[in-house]
Amino acid sequence: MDIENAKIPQATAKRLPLYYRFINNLHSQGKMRVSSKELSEAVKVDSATIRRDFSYFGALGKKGYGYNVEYLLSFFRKTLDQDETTNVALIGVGNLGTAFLNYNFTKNNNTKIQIAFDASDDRIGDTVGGVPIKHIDELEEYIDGISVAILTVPAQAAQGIADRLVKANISGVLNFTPARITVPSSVRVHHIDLAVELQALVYFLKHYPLDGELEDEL
Amino acid sequence: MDIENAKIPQATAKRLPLYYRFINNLHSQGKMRVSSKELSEAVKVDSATIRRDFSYFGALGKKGYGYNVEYLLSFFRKTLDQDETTNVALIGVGNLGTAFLNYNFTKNNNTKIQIAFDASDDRIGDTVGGVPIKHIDELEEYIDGISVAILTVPAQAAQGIADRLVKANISGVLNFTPARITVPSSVRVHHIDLAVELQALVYFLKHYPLDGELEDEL
DNA sequence: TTTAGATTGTGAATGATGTAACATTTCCGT
DNA sequence: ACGGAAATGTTACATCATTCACAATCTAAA
Repeated sequence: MDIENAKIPQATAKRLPLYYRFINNLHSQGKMRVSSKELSEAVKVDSATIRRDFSYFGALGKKGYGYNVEYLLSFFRKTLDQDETTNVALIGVGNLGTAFLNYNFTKNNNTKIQIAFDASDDRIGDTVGGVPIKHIDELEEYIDGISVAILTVPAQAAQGIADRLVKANISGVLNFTPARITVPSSVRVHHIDLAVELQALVYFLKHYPLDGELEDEL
Repeated sequence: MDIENAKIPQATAKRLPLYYRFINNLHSQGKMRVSSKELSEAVKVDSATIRRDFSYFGALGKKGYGYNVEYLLSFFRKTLDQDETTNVALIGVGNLGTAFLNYNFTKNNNTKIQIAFDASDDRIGDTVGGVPIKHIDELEEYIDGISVAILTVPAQAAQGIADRLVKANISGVLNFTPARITVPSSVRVHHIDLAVELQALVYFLKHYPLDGELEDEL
């Protein structure tokens, strides 16, 4: 919330978690220093872009030397609020939901899936990836202290559940359903539409020159 | 490949599948006409942006009237090469891979997952969502006629499999692993990194004003 | 047929992002 | 201690994308 961070471009903010993970890798490999050029090859982002991104946070590197891995790491840890974890709920324990629960989010991350909900009676009471599953009817009872929801339910259910999440004071939603949900402007929604991603890739392949293009961020 | 399509901005191209799906919805609801304003509310994209996007394809609408749903639909069907399906392979039938296989991609889409591969012996020979599963060792035998691969394998395996896919003449890869794979510039790669998406959402929540912002595309 | 109302398509303004290029500074071997 | 090599931080530019605002045009109803 400080003034400095308020000015960081969204495109940069989206790359921060990526940088963080690779810096973390370097650190566990015992590497002491890294240049923007090396980092560029690893994360597939132009080195000038990396330097620009880092510069929003001040002078993190040293000219002629590069960046100190340890320092970068501790800086990113602090900046990405690594220590203060955000509590997440997952709604819809289907295939996609299960994938998320099994994904090891606690490692190197500032987020933790605390609880999951599902409509099918079979799964209630189980834990998947260490996360307990409750019935969706009990959403309001258990959602206290949760600020972000991952929505992996069938498309028809999306808006209804979104409404309940809003009432329960959620701050952000990661929406994996094809439905575009409507929420108050105080709630942030990111849409990730798997079918659209695949179709867009196919469209690019058919209509854009294949050669000399760098691969894209999503 | 025609000259007209070559000039369409990438940002627009990414929205086309989204438009297509919603126009399809309208059509099955029996709606005859639609304005950019209505469409805007449904897909959460500014109405001027929608009009601009459509205008790259010529004058699809009529002033004072809006767009004819039937006409729009047939136009998008043609433009997105709805009739000529792209064959897709899925590598890695874990939770995330299974989610993809069960997702109904044949409905309203120009893509079809023809075959899946996995390293675990248990699943070989099964079909999931109508898609047969082969062993990853047999990749090269079965990949003929496949132009796109969905990569849902563990991160360590990603680069090795990418190399094999490139040798097998793949055109595009949808990479769901955290690894950033290296491929020749003739191959298009889109990265979708679930952990990064979640972290980025959390970062935005903590550092950007909550109110008055429109929700984001991913 | 005329008119009021609606909505497109687009020129122009604005904003956001990416990248080339280089002066500046630091490192490090001799 | 010095000079060359290296790599940052940033200025300037180029590109891409979004949005405003409105003339042009159409519909539909009286």
